[in-house]
Amino acid sequence: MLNPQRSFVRPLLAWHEANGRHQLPWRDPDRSAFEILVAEILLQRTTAASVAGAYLPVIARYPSPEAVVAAHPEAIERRIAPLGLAKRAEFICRSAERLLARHSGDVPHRYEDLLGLHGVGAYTARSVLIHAFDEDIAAVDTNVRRLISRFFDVPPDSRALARLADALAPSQRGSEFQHAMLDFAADVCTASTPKCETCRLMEHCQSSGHAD
DNA sequence: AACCCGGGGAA
DNA sequence: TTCCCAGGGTT
Repeated sequence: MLNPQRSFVRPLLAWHEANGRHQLPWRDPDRSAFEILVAEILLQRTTAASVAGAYLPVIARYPSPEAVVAAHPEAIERRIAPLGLAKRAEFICRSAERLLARHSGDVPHRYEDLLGLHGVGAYTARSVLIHAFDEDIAAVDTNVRRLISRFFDVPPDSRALARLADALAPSQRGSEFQHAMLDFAADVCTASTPKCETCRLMEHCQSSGHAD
């Protein structure tokens, strides 16, 4: 097969530049690491469109671990109630407490430290490293899993898929690449009835019937 | 490894 | 009504 940078990464980034969801509030480059962490927790199993409606009021009220700890947990739960999975309010509270107790109130840069936060698993930890700390790695969620599994014809749950995703992340553009995969999978390479007819990656997609 | 959480939008 | 969503915790 052709060089994945040429057949996959570059076309994907080009698509994203024109069609990406650049206006999503947690993608604002001025967001703090804590604000990004909160966004990633709220985005777990929850559509971006849904989170977009609740995010700004939440971080306006709770922009820091100090603000979260000072708040009533029920108040946070009320604000995120429309998103479902209400336990995430408690996750945010416990994570804020741990940031203050063990990390001077800062979001840690170490993967293992991030995993120590309640409600933060492999995906969320990687997302924080990518979007807050500019690491050129990938975070495999349901979208990325589906996209890479289809394009490269690799088993969805394989360990190889995660390593392949990391290897694809372009230097200095990890965050942009991650967003590109998420947006493309949400808009074109969808779970049901993907838009293969107009897909800009079709030429080399291993599931398209057009691939080499 | 299986199971649970959950509201909301789209098909 | 069913399917799906920037997963993770618990058992």
